[in-house]
Amino acid sequence: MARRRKNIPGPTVERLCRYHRCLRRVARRGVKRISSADLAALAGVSPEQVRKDLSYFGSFGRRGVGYEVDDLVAALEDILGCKDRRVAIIGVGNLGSAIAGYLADSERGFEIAGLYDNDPARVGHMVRGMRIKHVNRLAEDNQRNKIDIAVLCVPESSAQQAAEDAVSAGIRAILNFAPITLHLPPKVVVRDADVAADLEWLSFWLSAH
Amino acid sequence: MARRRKNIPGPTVERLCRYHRCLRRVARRGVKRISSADLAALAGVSPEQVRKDLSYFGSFGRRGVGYEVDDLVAALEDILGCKDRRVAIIGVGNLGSAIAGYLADSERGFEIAGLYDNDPARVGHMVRGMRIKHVNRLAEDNQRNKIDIAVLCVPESSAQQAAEDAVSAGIRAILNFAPITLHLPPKVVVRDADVAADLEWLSFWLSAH
DNA sequence: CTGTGTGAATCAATTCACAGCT
DNA sequence: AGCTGTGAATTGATTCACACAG
Repeated sequence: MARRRKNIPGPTVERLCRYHRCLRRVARRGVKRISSADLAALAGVSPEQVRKDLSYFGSFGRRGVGYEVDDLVAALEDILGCKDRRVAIIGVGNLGSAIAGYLADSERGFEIAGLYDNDPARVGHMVRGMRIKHVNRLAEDNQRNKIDIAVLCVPESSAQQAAEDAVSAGIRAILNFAPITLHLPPKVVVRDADVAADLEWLSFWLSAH
Repeated sequence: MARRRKNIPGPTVERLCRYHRCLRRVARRGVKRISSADLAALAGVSPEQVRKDLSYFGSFGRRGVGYEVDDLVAALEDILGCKDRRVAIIGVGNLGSAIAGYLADSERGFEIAGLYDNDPARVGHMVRGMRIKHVNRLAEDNQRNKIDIAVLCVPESSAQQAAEDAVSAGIRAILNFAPITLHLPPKVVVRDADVAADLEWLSFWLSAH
């Protein structure tokens, strides 16, 4: 099982995250087994799509029966590699604090590795039981206790600099909330989460009726 | 020009938002003209891709010359239909406040139509100069002064309910920050912005080296 | 007889290659 | 000569249809 990583379609990865979310939800409701058709309905895709997406990585169900929910959740966490990932928040304003709170509660396998800011007025303050540290501590902290992902919650004007700081601290994955396209070495993987872009996307489909 | 809306690839729409962002940025730096190659480099795609994406909607450049930055920004705003859209924030905790602030500053064509919450402890409080109103005012406010998009910043447990409230108030586009797949009539367009899903996506590409 | 897993067929998106303005 | 715009070719993703296991 869990064959792995060769020409996986991008859209497949997006959907795997969604299946994971839906499955965790039904698992909490006590559901033990699920068919591709039911999972597909929850996720808003076709049943063939669910089966094809999973088939890139192995076979996780039983023919004529369906999938064991707990097993499939575990399989997806293995595929996505999202178990016990350590996440640093860079920029602890409203947005950074919100995300810290969100992750602390979410039980989705992410641990907060630290909160960082470069504003001396913020450094030393406590947010959700953690002390905000200066960004220049990133490299040292990463060396001592691996940081997997940096979440950039800084203003546009300091985003490129903060991203470069994260990269030179040895961090290789960035979730970027700033409305800017980061230019970084190709070994670094970046995902953009620009709210205004999301609103533009919605505007387009609104206009298209 | 601006041919419009027939079988536009989904990924094209994503990229148009990105081009818009890059162009606004260079426009602020005073750049007047740009080639598809330069815009492509900024956006991190190929030049042919830029030209093909634009060609679905018309022709906006001059052969042998390039694009007038201001004209192309205007064309994209027309295509995306994102000018003067009115956005309501539903759920005004840390995240909702952060987004309100973000939009108020962003100059990207979005106006805050109102801040709504169903927690009586929050209703009446001021955030960035606006009074938080109760969610049951949505329908009335929408009727008086059109709300185009609702941004859902409520906890998972109330997200489906809040989305239904927005829809019955007549809102047809939702940006959903709650980690849940909303089930709504097909006329409503939903975009998910689940942070944990973004982190899972990054985890996957990290594992894939 | 139900529901998975998967090659084959179809449909969609990207890249190529070049014609056509400036 | 330089750069856009766009059909044609190619590559990628989804859907179909059916073999196979319980």
